[in-house]
Amino acid sequence: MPDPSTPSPPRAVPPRRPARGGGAATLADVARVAGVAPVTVSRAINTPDALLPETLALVRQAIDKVGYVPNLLAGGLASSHSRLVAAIVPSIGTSMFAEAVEALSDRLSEAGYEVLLGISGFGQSREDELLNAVLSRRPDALFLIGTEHSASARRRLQGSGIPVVEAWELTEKPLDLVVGFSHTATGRAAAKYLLGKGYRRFAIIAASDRRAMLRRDGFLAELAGQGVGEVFQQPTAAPGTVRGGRAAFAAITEAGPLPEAVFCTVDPLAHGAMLEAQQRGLVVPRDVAVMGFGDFADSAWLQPALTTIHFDRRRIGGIAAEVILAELNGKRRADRVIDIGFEVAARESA
Amino acid sequence: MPDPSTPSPPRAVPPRRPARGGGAATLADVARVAGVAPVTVSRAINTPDALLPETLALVRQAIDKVGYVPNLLAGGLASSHSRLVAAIVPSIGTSMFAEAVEALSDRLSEAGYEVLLGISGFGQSREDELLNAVLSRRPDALFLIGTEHSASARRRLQGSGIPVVEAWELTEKPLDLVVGFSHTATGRAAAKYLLGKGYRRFAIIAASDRRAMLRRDGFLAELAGQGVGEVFQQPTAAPGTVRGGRAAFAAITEAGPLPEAVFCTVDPLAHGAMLEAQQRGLVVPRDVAVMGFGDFADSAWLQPALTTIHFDRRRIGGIAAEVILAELNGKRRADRVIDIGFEVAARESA
DNA sequence: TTGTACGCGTTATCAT
DNA sequence: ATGATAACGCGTACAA
Repeated sequence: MPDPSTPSPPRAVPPRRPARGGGAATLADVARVAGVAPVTVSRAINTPDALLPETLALVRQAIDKVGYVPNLLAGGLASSHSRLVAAIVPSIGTSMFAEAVEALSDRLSEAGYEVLLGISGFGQSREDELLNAVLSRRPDALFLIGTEHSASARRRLQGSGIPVVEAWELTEKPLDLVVGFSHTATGRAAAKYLLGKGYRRFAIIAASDRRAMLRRDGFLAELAGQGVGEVFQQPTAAPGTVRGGRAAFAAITEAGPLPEAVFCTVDPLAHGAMLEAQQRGLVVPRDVAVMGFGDFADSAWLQPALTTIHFDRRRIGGIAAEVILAELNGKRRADRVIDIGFEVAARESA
Repeated sequence: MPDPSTPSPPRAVPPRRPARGGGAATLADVARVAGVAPVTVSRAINTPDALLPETLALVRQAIDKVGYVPNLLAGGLASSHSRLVAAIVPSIGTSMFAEAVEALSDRLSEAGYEVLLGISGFGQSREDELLNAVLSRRPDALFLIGTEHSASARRRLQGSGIPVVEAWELTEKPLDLVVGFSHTATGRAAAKYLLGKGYRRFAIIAASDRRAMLRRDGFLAELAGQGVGEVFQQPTAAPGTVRGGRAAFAAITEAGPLPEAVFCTVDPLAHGAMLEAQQRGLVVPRDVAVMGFGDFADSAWLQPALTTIHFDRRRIGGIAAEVILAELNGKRRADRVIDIGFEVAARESA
C-alpha cells in the first residue's frame, strides 16, 4: 500500500473531493470518539430506545462533535432500504401535478422518506428510460401519473417488488395501488349539469391527451343517452392552454350557429374560450355557457362565471403517501384502488 | 451458516423483500452469464469504448438476459459520486419555482443526474432539517432558492465540498454559485416605468416575504430619488394571492383618494387588485394603473391591461443545471454570480 | 483489453 | 445492552 501522504500526480481536472472517500466523518469516527463500537452508533440513530440513556448521550455528543452526517447510500446498500420514493410525472410546471407531488413529498418527508423526481414530459413519453434511471436508485416505492405504461414498463414495475401507486385515474388492471377518479364520470357529470340547466345545443373543446378524451367521451355518452346526438367537436393540442381555448372558441363561432354551452376538457381552455367570447361581445353564461375541468385556484376569482369540475390535487398526493407508508410498514390494505371522487363546482351567477 | 432453505420463523409483517439482498440481478450475475469478470460488466456500462466490440456485445446480451438494473446505491458508495442533485425549494405548488425545478431536472437528466426534491415551505423554514436529510444522500450538488440560510446551514454547505447554487436573487456573500437577478432593481424598474408614464401618486401592495420587500424597497428608493416621497403602503401576507390583492386594493380605495398607479410585488396581488378595481367600476389603466411582477404565463391573456416584470423562470433552472454540470466536470467557471436579468413587459393598451 | 484485490460506510446476524 | 463479523453491490488502482 502506497504512503497515503504521497502527493497524487497532477491532473487535468483537480477534483473537489478526493477520488476515494468523501473525507466526511463516518460511523467509525463517531464510535472512536465515543469509545463504543460502530454498531452502537448505528443503533443510537436508528433504534435509540435500545441503548442505555447514558450510552446514547455519549454517542450523541460524539456525533455533534465530529459533525457526523449519516451516509444513506451505504445504509441503503446494507439494508436494501433506500428511504426514497420516486415520483414520475409528465410535468410540474403547471400546477396540475405539482400540487400532488408537493403533498406527497410533505407527508413522506415527515416519515423520513425523500422524493426522487422524474419528469417524463407530455408527448411520446420518456417514462421508460426514466424508469430505468430511477429504479437504479432502488426506491422503496413508486408514484406514477396515469395507468398507461409500455409493456416493458409494466413488466419491470411488477417485477420490482416495491409498492407502485398509479395516480390520477382509475383502471381495471392496476399494477398495484391506484389513487384517482373516473374521468369518464367527470364528463358525464358535466353533461348532466348542463342538461339540468336546460341547454340542448353543445360544443366541446377537447385537448388531445388520453384522459381529456375520456372526459370528452363521458360527456358525449351522457348526452347521447339523453337524446342529444349532435355535438360540435373542436379538438385542440395537448396540453390545453388559454391560447388554444381562444382559437378553438373562435373556430366554433365561425363554424355555424352559437351553441348554448361549451364544455372544455381542461380549465385553461375554458379561460381562453371565455376570453374570446368576451372579445366577441358575448356574455358568459347569458349568451353562451362555458364549463371547464380542474378548478385551478385562481380561476374562481378571475372567472366567477366559470363552472368547473373540482378535484383535490393535493389529496391525491397525500393519500398516495399514506398508502405507500402503510405498505412499507407491512400493513397491506384491502382497498387497492381508491376513488377520491370529484364535484361540480357551480360558479355561474344563479 | 444455516441452511438457506430453512423456512424463516413467522413474522408479524412478512416483508415484500428479503431482509438481505434485493434478489435483483447483480454485476456478478451478469458477469457469470457473459463469462467475463464483474469489472468488465462495469466497464460495459460506464466506459463501453474501453471494451472490444465483441465483449461489449456479449455483456449487453447478458444484461438483457438477466434483466440487470445497476444499483446506484452501491455505485455511489464505491465512487462517492451519487449522480444526484438535491433541489430545496419553498414550494412547487405554484408555478413560481416549479418551472425552474423542471428545467433543472430536464437538463440534468440528460446528463445522467436525477433530482432529489426537498420542499421547505414558506414560513419559518424547514430548510435546516431538510438539508440534513438531503445531505445524507450524498448529492453531488445542491440547488437552493434564495440566499438567506441559517448560520449552521451556511457552515454545513460550505463544508460539504459540493457545488451549491443559490438561485432567484443575487448576493454579496455567495456560498458558492449564484443564478438570479436583483429584486431591488426590478422595483426600481417598475418605478421608472410608471414615472415615465407620467404618474406621480402611487400606492404599493407588498407581500411580507423578503424578496418582495426588496422589490418594494427598490420601488420606493427610485421614487424618492425622483422627488416622490409619499407612497401609500399596503402590506399583505406572503405569499401574495388574488384574494389578498382584492382586499388590499379595497383598503387602498377606502383609505383616501385613488392613486394614479399601484405597484404589486407579485402578479397574483395585481390580478386581485384589477379584479377589485373592475368591481368598483374602475377601468384599468384609465382610472388607475396596475403593475405586477412575475409574468405568470396566463396573465397576459387574462389581463391584457397588466404591465408586469418578466423574468425567465425556466432559464434559472437551466443555467443552474449548466453551471452545476460544468463544476462536476471540473470546469470551474470564473463568473460565479450570474445575473439573468429581467424586463418590463408593458401590456397596457398604448 | 481484461482481470485481481480491496475498500466504500452501513446494517443484519449471531454472540456475549 | 453491546460487540464482532460478514455481507450489501459496485468502482478504483494496479497488475497482467
